[in-house]
Amino acid sequence: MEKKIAVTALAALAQDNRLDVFRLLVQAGPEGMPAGAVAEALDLAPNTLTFHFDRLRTAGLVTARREGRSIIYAAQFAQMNALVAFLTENCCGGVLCAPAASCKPARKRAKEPA
Amino acid sequence: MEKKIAVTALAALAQDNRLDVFRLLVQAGPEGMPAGAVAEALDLAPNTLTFHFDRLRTAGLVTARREGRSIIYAAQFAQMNALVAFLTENCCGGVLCAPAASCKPARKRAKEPA
DNA sequence: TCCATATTTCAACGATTATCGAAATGTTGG
DNA sequence: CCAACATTTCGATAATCGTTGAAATATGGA
Repeated sequence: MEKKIAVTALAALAQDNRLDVFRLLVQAGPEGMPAGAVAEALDLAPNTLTFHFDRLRTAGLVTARREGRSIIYAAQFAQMNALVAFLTENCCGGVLCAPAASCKPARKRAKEPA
Repeated sequence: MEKKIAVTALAALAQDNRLDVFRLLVQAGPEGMPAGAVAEALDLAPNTLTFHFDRLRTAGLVTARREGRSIIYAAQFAQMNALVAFLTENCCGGVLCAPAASCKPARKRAKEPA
C-alpha cells in the first residue's frame, strides 16, 4: 500500500461518524447495506452521509453499487487488511515479528445447492 | 480501546509528517530517539515537530522522556496493537475470524551477562 | 555565571473539514 | 408522464489543522 493511500484511509477512519459508518458496514458483512439504512441506524442527514461515504470510497474502504432505488455500500475488507498490514509492516526494526491481522468474511457460496 | 481514543489515534496517524514520524519511531524500536534526530531525519522544523509529537502523545502512540538536553520519543507498541485490534474486532459480523496483529519489540535483556 | 544547545510556547495565517439547507438527479410504480 | 422515494450536488458557514516566525524555557559545560 502506498503511503498516500494509507494517509487517506486513516483520515477516512479518523472521524466519529465515519468510524461508526465503517464499523457498521464491517458488521453488515460483504453484502453491505443501503445508504438509507445506514442513515437511519446512525441518525445522520443523507447529504452528510454522502459526504462521508465519499471519503471512505476515495480511500478504497467501501464500494457502492446501485440496487433499485437504493445504493448499497459495502466495506472492502481487503483494503482494511492492507491498511493494518501497512501500519505493522515496519514494526520491530523492519523484522516481521507478527503476522498482520486479516479479516476474510465468510465466503458466499457460489450457488446454493438444490 | 474506547472509540474516542481510537479516533484520536487514527487522526494522529492520518497526516503525512506524523505518519513518517511514527513509523520512524517504530523502526527505532522501544528505546526511541531524540526529537532533534527525528527533526533532522525528516527535515522538519523543531516547533512543527513538537506540534506533531503532541498529537501522537495525546493519542498514546508515543511517550517522551528527558535525557540530558534531549527529549527522547518512543513509539508505544501496545497502543498501536490496541488500535489495530479495535479496527478488526468487529470484523465478520462480530465473530472473531482472525487474530489481531501484534508487535512485541524484542525484549531488552534485563542485564547483559558479564 | 554566561553561553550554547535542545526543545517548547505563543500568536498568526491560509487551508481543510464537517455540517446544514435547498435544489437537483435518478428510479420505480400508477 | 407524474408523483413519491432515495440519494447526490451545490453553496455557505463555523471549527479545526499544519506551518511559520519570534520568543521563552530548560539543561550542561566553560
